[in-house]
Amino acid sequence: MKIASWNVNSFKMRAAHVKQFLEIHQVDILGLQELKAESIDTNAFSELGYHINFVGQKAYNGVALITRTPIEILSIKLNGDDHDTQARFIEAAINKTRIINIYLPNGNPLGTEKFDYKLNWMTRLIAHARKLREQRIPFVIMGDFNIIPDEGDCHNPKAWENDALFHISARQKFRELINLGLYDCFRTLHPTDRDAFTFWDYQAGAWPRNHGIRIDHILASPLMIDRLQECFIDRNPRGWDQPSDHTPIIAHFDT
DNA sequence: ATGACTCAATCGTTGAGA
Repeated sequence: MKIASWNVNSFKMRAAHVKQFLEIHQVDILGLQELKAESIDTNAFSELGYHINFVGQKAYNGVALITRTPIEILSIKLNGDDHDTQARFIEAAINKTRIINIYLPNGNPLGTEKFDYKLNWMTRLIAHARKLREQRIPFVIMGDFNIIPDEGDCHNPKAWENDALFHISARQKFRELINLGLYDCFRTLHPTDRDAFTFWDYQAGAWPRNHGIRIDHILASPLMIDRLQECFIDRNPRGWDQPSDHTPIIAHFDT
């Protein structure tokens, strides 16, 4: 089973890139983030044999699961706050595995309700993951986590010190999630790789200078990490014409 | 330099992203 995650920064603007990506990699499941649309064309990739499930929102957020086979969507919202209307979560069951695709809040600037929302959202995600762990359900959480886990996951750690993506309290929350017994697929297979990024700012020549950050992740429960064959970041789409500022991460699991 | 790009909503400009 091949899984990929990609923040496309507008589905409409990037539909052709997504199609190209599906043709190249033939993944079984592709999680998209930042659709930036209330609704999208669910037949966009039907010629390639893919189905689309999504949760949308006008102008902001939005996540989708694109799959070769029809899947059962279990939830389109993260438990723990009935007043939260932001489209950032979609969960599906495939065989006996749970697939979760998230767009975790950015949280900038620090010291605002936006950062509180991020931390609270992470607390809710941890609670949900804990429940799945207790139930011994194998699962994968992929998506744009908006978290730089460690110093080696950005070009210049100093520059990110006071940013919501690298702030110590957000990174603590991320470790709390990992410490439930989850594994960062990329780091598990590439423990010492540096300059392995998934996002480069559009500005200031960040891409040609490789001034990026690693914020898109695929986390696996123990039963899933045992099946992990490979995990890599495909840098190519970031170099395509009019690209997203993120590039996809791909994980390949046995069976 | 609270900049630089890009996108959505909307047609000049603002908010958000990270």
